[in-house]
Amino acid sequence: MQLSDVGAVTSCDACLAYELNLCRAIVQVAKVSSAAVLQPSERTIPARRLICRERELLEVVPIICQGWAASAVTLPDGRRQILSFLLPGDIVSTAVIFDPVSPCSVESITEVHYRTFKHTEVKAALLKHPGLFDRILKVCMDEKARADHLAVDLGRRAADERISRLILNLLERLAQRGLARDHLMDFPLRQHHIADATGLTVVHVSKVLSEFRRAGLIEINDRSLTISDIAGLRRIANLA
Amino acid sequence: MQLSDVGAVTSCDACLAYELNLCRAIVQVAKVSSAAVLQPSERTIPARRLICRERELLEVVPIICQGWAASAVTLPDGRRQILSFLLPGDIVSTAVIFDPVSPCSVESITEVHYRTFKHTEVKAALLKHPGLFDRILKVCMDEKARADHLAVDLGRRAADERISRLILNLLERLAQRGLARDHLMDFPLRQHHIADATGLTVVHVSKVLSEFRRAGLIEINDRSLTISDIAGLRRIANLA
DNA sequence: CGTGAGCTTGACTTGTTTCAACCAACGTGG
DNA sequence: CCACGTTGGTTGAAACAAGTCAAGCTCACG
Repeated sequence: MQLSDVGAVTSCDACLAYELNLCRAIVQVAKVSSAAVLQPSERTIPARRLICRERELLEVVPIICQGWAASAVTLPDGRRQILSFLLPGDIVSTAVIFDPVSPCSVESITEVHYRTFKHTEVKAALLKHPGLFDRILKVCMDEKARADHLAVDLGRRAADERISRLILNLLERLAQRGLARDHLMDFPLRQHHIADATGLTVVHVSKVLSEFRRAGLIEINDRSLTISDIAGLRRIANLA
Repeated sequence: MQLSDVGAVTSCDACLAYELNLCRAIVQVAKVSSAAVLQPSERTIPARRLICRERELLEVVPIICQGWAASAVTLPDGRRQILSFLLPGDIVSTAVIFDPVSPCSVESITEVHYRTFKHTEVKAALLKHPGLFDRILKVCMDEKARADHLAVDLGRRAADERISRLILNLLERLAQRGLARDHLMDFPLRQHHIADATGLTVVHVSKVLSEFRRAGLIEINDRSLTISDIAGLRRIANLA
């Protein structure tokens, strides 16, 4: 195997930076496999485009390398629920590796740079390296735990609690990837994203955010967000 | 391996009846392993008792054989969200196999008969029979899909929609296990269970259920529920 | 320069919660 | 056997959080 092949795969810096992620595991497979087994293809997509549609048949597993995306479910009458924001290093859904029909749509928020791996190839590679099953299971269970937390938030928390938790959660995930420092982070979300993620309306999100700003908790300028009073925000979020 | 060992494991009829379930997979392991590898222990617990506490360290994986249970998260101020109702054949959470700290509490609703498998033993058995990894992954991804649906329901659906979907969902799961016929099912849930599962208050649940009854959609007597107008209920549920 | 996407704000409506009272069924102990 | 507390369910009135509707603003973009 040539070094260039490893290079092609590992150039995904943000992916690699996030240790826990499956991406790293797949990169490892690529290292030990023959290059022919796992050929990622790279793609770039502008903001506000569909990466995949609900119920679409994917013969490919997408992994985000740069930019933000959202996975969401849309009901027939137009109501939408965002299930997760995908940050660099995130696999769109581990489920896609084993079931080619996508359970939800995925949409870019910023310009997104992502790679796709044919899932037949990923599966084959995993069979050759069964130690990776553990890792996928771990990622899958993390996804489950996150989904459960979302359910608790949506079922039992008030609007200000939900929004503050979303912000703090994003900060934490970005920090894990080395993409946020102190209390400053990129924040490309439109208010309608926040609304769809928290089960609220855009209007109400606007009101709550204004309230936060007025209370000196956060500042939002130019698509980035600063938390000015993290203790206050955590208090509102009821964080353990 | 003696037949009696198989007998001991497979006596869990309800488990076995539910094909998709991990329980069956584990039973298969038990069949091919030496009996010493996988010794289930059986327990019975009365209604309204804790099977396990949140954050508790479990050295054991519980699987429901008879009766209903609920897994839930409780916030410090007392708010509760039920994440799933556990029916016969359900494993409490696949996550417990790999991470001994329970992510949520589990509480019996009726009297519950369950088995516990030491998770070190389950893990060892799985390593011997790697074909089962696929199965666990499948169960784990099912759990994820169910959690996502819950999030959509809680985030974007109104009270009557949530409650009707819960009822129809339970009917379907019971039917898969051969525990419901026509539109009649056991229904041991108290209204506070429904409230905690749908993110509503007990009072509101009572009002919605009364409305359903008045509209001739359902009847509840003596801890069992009949759906009198399934088309009407599905219409309210906005089922695809 | 017009158009559309995104945000803000205010007035009003609605779904759900809160509070409270009350009833029925049930088990328990005197 | 009755008195009693507990658990579960119902109903109505009032309060409140969030939704809806609508107008107006900024800004980026073709």
